[in-house]
Amino acid sequence: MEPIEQKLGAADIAALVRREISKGALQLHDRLPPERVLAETYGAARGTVRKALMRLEQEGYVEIRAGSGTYVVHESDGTAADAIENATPLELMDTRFALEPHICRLAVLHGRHADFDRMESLCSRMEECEEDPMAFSEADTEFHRAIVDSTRNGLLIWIIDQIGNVRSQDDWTRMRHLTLDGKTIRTYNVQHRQILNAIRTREPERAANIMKEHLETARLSLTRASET
Amino acid sequence: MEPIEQKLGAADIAALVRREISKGALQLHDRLPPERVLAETYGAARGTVRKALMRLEQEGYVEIRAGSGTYVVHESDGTAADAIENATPLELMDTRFALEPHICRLAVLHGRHADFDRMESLCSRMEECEEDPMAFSEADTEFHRAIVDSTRNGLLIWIIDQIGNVRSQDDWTRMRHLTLDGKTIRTYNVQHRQILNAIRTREPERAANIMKEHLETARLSLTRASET
DNA sequence: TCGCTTTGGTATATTTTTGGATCAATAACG
DNA sequence: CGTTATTGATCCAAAAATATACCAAAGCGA
Repeated sequence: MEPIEQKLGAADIAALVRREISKGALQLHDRLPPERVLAETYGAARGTVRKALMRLEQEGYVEIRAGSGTYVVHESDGTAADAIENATPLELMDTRFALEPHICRLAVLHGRHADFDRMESLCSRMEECEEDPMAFSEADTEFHRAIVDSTRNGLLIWIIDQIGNVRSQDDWTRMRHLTLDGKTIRTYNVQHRQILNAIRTREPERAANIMKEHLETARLSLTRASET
Repeated sequence: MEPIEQKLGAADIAALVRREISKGALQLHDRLPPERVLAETYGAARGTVRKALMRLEQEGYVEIRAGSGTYVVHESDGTAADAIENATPLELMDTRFALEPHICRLAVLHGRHADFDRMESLCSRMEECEEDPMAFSEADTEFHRAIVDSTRNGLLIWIIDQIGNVRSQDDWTRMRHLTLDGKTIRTYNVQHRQILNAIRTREPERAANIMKEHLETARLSLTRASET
């Protein structure tokens, strides 16, 4: 990255501050340190900092108010929406591939009967939807959410929730429905049942492995669809 | 770490309180401390606190009632900050446990030489920090970020980044440093080297397994610390 | 009900902080 | 060499923060 940092120019400082904002370290409405302080922390003269800030103001990142300070005027793109909506289908897939198998293990550890019953009823609903990709897709999202809910892990729930929200909208769905014929749905349903059973019988590794298999199936039909 | 802010202005105080509300520390219908108390706790004059509160009232966060007090009028939203900052250390740990082993596999697939060189230099930096938990912790966070960066998966990068940001602040760090003696750090460093080697030699499963082991070690010292 | 306390509301004079602007000296680069 | 960027210094005016005092509404207990 920056093994050697000698002199920071206006452009460098602008980049650093911009990054702080994007990262979320400086959030909306936050006031930046005074120019004189920034100058010292970055080891530059005040005039240089000033140029950097004026540039950021033109870019719409900050607002400079005389006598008051410099304020962040930019929804940090550290917001979930941004990171997730810009993700490609394959990136989403890889993320689910990372998360969901382990979520199955945690579901085995923390899940309760009520959770399993909810999954059960969702399985049934999905099995009634073999000819209705739209309804199936909805129930499918909810099934995966039910699994993560049973982990009682707020952070994981939130992440899966966000991913699910994206999955449910835009042209994504269009591509998805292309791959959802009756046969594929039946395959999914079998896998869902297997996952539920493995969780119910408290077999963490088996549940995780079937989930991997399930996601692998989904990934395959995804790549197959994108080749079309 | 971050730009130090000594003097708190009205905007700063507003931001702090706003964050307390978003985080859930101040819940709906809670009454804030009296202006005079807030003034003292934030080390500011009452007039300053007052401006901050009036601003928050305009933004719809609080309601000021003369003679009575200032009350929260705002449901904490489901933003990222919310989900992550409220996460317990163990929830964070489980999430990392889900993500990072698979991230190692992806790093094997997508990583390039430059990525590995960066990890290498971070390993060296960590090995120089065996007596400085603070510096080690920083480099450690950056090492894990370097791994996820090498996957080129924007979504995963974002998630790990967010988790890392939380890890780096508040009382979390305090607890963490309790467990970071020289011996623990040396153990981590060995594991880091092994992970890097496995990624370099393109052995996805080995990398993932060592990462699991690494996280298991971290989880153990975490639970050991929380029992104290 | 009465009266005291607590709480916010207002006003004002003063000091401090902050950005705005300018200029001569210096450094880096083609 | 000239161009450009950076520096460090100085002064200015707007904005904010402080300190103080007093007022009014709400709460609470006797």
